[in-house]
Amino acid sequence: MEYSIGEFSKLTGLGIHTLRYYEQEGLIAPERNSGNRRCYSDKDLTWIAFIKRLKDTGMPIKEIKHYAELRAAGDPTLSDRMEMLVQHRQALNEQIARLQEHKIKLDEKIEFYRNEIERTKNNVSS
Amino acid sequence: MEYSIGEFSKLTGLGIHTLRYYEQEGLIAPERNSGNRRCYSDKDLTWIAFIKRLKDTGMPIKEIKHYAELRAAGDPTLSDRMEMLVQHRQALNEQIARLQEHKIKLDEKIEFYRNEIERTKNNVSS
DNA sequence: TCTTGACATAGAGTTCACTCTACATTGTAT
DNA sequence: ATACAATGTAGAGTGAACTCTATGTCAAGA
Repeated sequence: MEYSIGEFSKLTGLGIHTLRYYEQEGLIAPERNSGNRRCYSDKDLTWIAFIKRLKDTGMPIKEIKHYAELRAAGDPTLSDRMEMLVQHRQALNEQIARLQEHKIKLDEKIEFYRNEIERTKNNVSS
Repeated sequence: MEYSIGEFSKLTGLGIHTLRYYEQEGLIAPERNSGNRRCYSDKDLTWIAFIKRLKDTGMPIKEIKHYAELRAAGDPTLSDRMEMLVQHRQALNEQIARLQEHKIKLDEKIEFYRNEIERTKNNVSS
């Protein structure tokens, strides 16, 4: 299947402007039809899904662009790309660990508030 | 203990400019000494640590500012603050869940690359 | 034929969170 | 007393990632 930018925007949840911006930044390179309109494919769909994953895990656009360039260069860059992903996984693991630490502290803080609120209630009624 | 902005900057790891910016944005309100210099306390130190936690877990400055205002208003806002933190914990839990999902997919992708690289090696030698 | 709506490009504008510059003032060591 | 390092304010600049505006093209329906 092929999609116009409007259809593709709905499928991906990314705005039309954002899709053009991503193209300009070298993240994606859709085909063009006779009238110079963008023609997104199902491959583009899975590729955008992966881009979103990289973005959501904190990879900057510049780095995704680099990955996209390697990808466009085909098989000879397979191990470079894997290397990038292994590095990124490392960062992701650290990020998750940090957030879990923060979660514990936040739970403690909430527990502290619960006690404080109980305490102030008692003060009011005494 | 009390600290000048320079000392406080080193203790917190935040730049002097950033500290002044945080003050301007209403996140923190250090005392001033005779000569109008900022005078940070140990309380400010634990408060900044908490601000960093909120920031690292994705809370925007505006929202932290709101929390800071409630905090400055004292005990009557205890439950409002707790409510904010409970909400934020919810968001944090979702964030962690998303990242763990992403991590699984990334692991799969890396595994896929490992196989692809193996395959292309074989092609070369055949 | 005419109008409308989706699409095209180029470039400007926005928001966030800093980060830096210019210039004035103050505290401290010699 | 003087030099100089740290601090003060006000405001400009930065980089990331969009987001929007202006203007133009083109295919399809009334």
